Amino acid sequence: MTGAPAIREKHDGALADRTSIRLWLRLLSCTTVMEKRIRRRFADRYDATLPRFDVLAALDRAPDGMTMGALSRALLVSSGNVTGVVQALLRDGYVLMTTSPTDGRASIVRLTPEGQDHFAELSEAHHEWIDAMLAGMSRHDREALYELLGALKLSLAADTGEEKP
Amino acid sequence: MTGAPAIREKHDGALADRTSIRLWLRLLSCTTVMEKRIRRRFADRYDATLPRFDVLAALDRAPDGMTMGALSRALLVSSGNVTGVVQALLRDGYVLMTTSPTDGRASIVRLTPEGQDHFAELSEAHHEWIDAMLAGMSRHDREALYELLGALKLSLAADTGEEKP
DNA sequence: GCTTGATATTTTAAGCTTGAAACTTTTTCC
DNA sequence: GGAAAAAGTTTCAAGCTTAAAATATCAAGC
Repeated sequence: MTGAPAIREKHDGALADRTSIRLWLRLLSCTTVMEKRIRRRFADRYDATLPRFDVLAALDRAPDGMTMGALSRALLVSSGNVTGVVQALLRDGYVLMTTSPTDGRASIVRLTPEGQDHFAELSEAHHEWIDAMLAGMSRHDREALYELLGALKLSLAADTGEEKP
Repeated sequence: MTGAPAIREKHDGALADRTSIRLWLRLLSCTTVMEKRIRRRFADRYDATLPRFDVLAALDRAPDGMTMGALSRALLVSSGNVTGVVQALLRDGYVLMTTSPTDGRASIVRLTPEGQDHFAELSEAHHEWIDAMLAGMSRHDREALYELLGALKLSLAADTGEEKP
């Protein structure tokens, strides 16, 4: 599979162009700006954090609750991490935690009604912020960007990090 | 400037489409995957971290050194944060810190020769990793993605976070 | 039934990140 | 020259993140 082989210099293995690095830096910059902005607004206006929002969002999609392990896999974070975030949500009364009736090792986490309300509020604000941040792009450009990010996703999936054979 | 005004529902101000949210989630996903991969490889193969690499990169561009404040502004992180990262680099012998001769409040941080060598090694690996991760995209697509991210950058700059007037 | 290994979770140590408070030095303004 | 304000930096508390070690439970095989 050789869609577009990287063009290399004759010397020392450095790529001839800086396209990739510039692209990565711009991608990182855009994401960082958006993420910091969302984080800041959550903190300032709702006394909330992005990781807690992520957990609430995952639980909102699972009315019957999720195990800690399922949460960890869904959010792509370590299980130890989930433990801390869920404990904070427990203190705030936004989630309930029960031991699974079928597996004594597993805990099942569930939104409380307060958690549902809280998430609904956060979610609406979050949606509006994203819309506003992207409002300066035409729908055509947004869709084109979405598609190209799909191509990037594929490229990332193809890169295994192995040394060249 | 009205490239393509957002299409809104008649009711409750919610946008009619989910283009923006889907785009944001995909953007975040791609960046997170790349960032975690780089972070992991730095840790596994070089006993380094991404924040330290960022500081080294900024200092590498400033042969005469930078103040802590300049570093903080260049990297878009808090000054307290820079303090911690620079202290770690000091312990490793990669940077030197001196009080500014013209301003007793300011510290000037500079790479040591070891720091320069270390950064050169990290930088080359970093470059190769990025190239490999993006190698699955055609040059045309990479450039198109770069341009669209430029449009996103502009859109972000236009969003002030103010309430609608 | 009991041992062995696998699985689910928590704990711990180390590091990054921020915002606010504290400290030092410089600048400004009488 | 001296007081007050401003600026550069560090310290501190709180929270997120990970990997690795420790706990507890389940499952398989004998």
